[in-house]
Amino acid sequence: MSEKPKTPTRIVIVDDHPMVRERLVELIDREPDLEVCGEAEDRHEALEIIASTRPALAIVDLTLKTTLGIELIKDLQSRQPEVMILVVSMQDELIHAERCIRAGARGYITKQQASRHVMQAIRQVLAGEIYLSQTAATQLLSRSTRRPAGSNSFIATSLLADRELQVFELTGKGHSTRQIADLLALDVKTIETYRARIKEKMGLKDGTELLQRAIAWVHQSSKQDAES
Amino acid sequence: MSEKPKTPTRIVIVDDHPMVRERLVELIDREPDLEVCGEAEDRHEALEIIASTRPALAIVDLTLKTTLGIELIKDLQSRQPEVMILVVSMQDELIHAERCIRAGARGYITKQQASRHVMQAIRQVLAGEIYLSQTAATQLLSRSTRRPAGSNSFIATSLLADRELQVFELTGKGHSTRQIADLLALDVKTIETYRARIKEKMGLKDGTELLQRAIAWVHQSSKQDAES
DNA sequence: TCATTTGTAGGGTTTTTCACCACAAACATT
DNA sequence: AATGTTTGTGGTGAAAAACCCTACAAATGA
Repeated sequence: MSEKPKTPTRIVIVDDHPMVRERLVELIDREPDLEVCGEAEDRHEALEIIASTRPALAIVDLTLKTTLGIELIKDLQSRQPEVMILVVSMQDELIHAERCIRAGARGYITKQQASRHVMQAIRQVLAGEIYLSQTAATQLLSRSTRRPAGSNSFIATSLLADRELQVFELTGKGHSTRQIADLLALDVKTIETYRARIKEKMGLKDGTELLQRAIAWVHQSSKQDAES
Repeated sequence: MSEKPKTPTRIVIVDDHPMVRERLVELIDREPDLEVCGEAEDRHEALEIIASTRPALAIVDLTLKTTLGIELIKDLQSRQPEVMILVVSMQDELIHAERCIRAGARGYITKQQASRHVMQAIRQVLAGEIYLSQTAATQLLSRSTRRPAGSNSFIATSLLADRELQVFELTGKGHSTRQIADLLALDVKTIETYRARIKEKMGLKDGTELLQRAIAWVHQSSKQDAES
């Protein structure tokens, strides 16, 4: 009821798939109170256009060609914290969703989801809430309930003891338990204990999750570190 | 000249990203002589709808979540060779392009490309030609000319059979043998065979080396930069 | 046509993983 | 100081996974 604001809410889209961008533009522009005020294909363009147009919301593809998206989120967060961020991702929710939210994104949705969910996500984020896709949400919850209420796991690598961290890192580089034992001159059994403790601390269900997390961690910490 | 056919050319779209599907539908349906006669999200749906609607062309996403697309291409080729196939892929992996064409696809285009290229690809394939995206084409050519230098080092993955490559890739993402088996709906034993063959072909000593190579491969092919 | 590759899987043996257990030194907390 | 928790180090034994070999039909290649 009553009149809506004369100026529509402005949104920037960052995605390197033209078809997805076009579709998003269409969906958004047909809402009378929303407006796409810019598009970008990569981090550079994105930062530029977001700086100049100062949108309320940026919809960001997680898997941009050049930069790993998460960095863009962090960048944006530090430069223009008032711009809300909705992440759109290809797949692989479990690991990335958590990170994105931690990095400051207000929502996380996958491209598998239908357009109506996209609009719902946009609305929800604009309303100041956090939007998570069903699967991602349940996974996040089931994990964080295992852990004491403290800062939920995420880069729980800070919770790891020195040796545990070493094992974690080597695991992420693809070393087997035995190799790690040899490298550190310890018994295989000891490494197994560390693995168990890592899983415990990080709330990982099995060795596979450990491996995936470790790979992802090595992956991202190799391309950028030294950042509070 | 002369009248165009009364019945438009029918096209089926197979992609698990609703937004991409929607955009494709829009692009196609606004051509008077083309028509989308069905959509599918996975292999099963795809086979069903293609069998029942018998389209002239199927536009297939390479990276469906479960079956890695190539399977679908082969299936389609053997069941309904008259249906032409245009592959739409996320990243332009030269290896995948080659495989798709080998498997019977008539065209290969990436989602990075603009809508006009998509339409061009559709037209070209319907006209009986092969369409390759610029990058894929040049890469394919340049690679095949300079290949005989037999440096096993860089992409030994070209030695791998389709299924082997799938397993390799999933392994590099940290999935266990069992998970891969489930994902591809195959027996664990089969995956084990593939692992053995990969090791054989790539000269890897044990599973650990396999894992490390696979991680490295996924790692670098995800941030793929033209090295030449 | 004949050999090889590819996709698929079973048997049986060797390793690894996992779920608990143990225990002392280091820390932390009261 | 006394007590509780983490950390570093290992052990047992059952369950799971990896490995090595074999098989075999269909597709491919020569």
